[in-house]
Amino acid sequence: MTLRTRFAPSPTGYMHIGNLRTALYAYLVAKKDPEGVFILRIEDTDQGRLVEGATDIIYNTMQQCGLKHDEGPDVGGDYGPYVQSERVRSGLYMDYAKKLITRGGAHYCFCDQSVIDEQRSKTEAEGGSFKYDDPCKYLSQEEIDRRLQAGTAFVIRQTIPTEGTTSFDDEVFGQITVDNTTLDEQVLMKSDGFPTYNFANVIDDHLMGITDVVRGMEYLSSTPKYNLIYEAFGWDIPRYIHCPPVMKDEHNKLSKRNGDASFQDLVAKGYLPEAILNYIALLGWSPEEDREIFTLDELVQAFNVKHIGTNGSIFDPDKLRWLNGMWLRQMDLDSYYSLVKPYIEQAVKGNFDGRKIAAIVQVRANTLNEIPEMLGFFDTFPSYENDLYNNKKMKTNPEVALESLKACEEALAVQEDWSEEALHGMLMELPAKLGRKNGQVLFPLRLAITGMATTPGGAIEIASILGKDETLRRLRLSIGQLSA
RNA sequence: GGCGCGUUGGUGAAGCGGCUUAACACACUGCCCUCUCAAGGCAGCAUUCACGGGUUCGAAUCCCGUACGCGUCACCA
Repeated sequence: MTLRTRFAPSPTGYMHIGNLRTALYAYLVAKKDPEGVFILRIEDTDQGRLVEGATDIIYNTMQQCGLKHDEGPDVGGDYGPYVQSERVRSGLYMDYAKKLITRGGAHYCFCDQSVIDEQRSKTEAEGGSFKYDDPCKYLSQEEIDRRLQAGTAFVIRQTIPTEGTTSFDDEVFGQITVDNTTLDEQVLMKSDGFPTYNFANVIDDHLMGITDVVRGMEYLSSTPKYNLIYEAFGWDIPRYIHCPPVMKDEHNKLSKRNGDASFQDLVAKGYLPEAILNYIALLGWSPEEDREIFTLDELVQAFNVKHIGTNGSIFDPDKLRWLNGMWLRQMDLDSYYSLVKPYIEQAVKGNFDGRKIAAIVQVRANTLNEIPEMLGFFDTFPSYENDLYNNKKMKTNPEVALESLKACEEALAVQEDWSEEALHGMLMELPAKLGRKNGQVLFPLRLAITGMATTPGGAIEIASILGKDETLRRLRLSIGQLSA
């Protein structure tokens, strides 16, 4: 039997990090097997919660991440349709629900919802634990037929055995056992003819041949109920892989409601999809090898369900930044340059070599968005205080700086080759000639041509990028400022 | 409240009864490198694994209890 997993999101808004991680794990579990199949199924049985455009966000996110599904609404497959609302129309869920009734796993319920709600709130107010004992369970077949005939509104509820226990093995949490008496007789088919998530999910997982169910651990406590349905139908129960939550902090899950970053927010903030995916893979799962940088393909190789943890993990933006920086730094210059070109151009309009700028920025930027803000000094030479020349570690002060700068000006004025290598060779000789340390010459120079206390790159790199005219112009301005 | 699950440093975590005086990584601190900032290198950072009992020659690792946290008890998914 081929290994099949599915990612089954509801199109209700943005793609959250926790959700994406579930998708990733489902993908990895499938792809770990060379024959494994990864399916995308849209669960839109709650017509009231649909958000326009949400399905596209799902497609786009999956695509940007490289989580390519083998079957799904947009790519087809032999088990379609892959959108639940389309399946509803075929009457499929209702048919299975009726079949379940004949097998004793469910029953019609004609109770008014408000009556149940009233009972519930009353019991709960008294501090008791409410469990609906549906009188409809005891209706005679004639009575049921009579009401159905009369067109009475109904739902179909699951029928739970009144005694015994149900247990199952979860790949992450191990064996779980619960008393059947604690299980709720939940609604399977709503009065509008739509199945509830619980029912549609079980039916579709079975019909689509899902062998491994990967989902959040919030479903752990309802899994026994699902298993009872599988058993009533006589179907094979899938392998379960419940994943612990991704937390915002000790107490709260990461969620859109708290305004926490979604995948697209992170991309907009300058994080690479590859880095985001790499990072979230590490939230709740740990590799056997001692390394942390993984491409998707490498993740497929390294992934192992046995190493998924059981406790929730807090999303750490600092570590994501670091990882993103690692991804950025390991790119070859050509790819890096084409990636960051727009960010550089956003800050630098002047006629400078973008590629060289990319090179000095590559080792310093952890996110794309921080690039423009490091580059402002290229276009405008900012005004600065002479006090900046006082630097203890560099052993410089305005006097030393002025002397060094004059020597630089003299040497640079006659320099023809403005390549970084040439400038390096030439400028590195100056300190010795002046009887100064490197920092006493180059630190003031860098400051003199950038006006910034810190810059991405040193005096030589920046001078080379600025070019002869601009370097000398700024240098002379600075000498003037220092001489005044 | 019932039921289920969880609890190793600020964070992600390794650990599966002796090899642990608890890996590795982020963050933090210090040093080195160095023309600033980064990057890189090195070092430091839990004598202790929520707490209390027990089993054992030996426990972070097994068992029980307590505390705390999370989840779930919808015609939401």
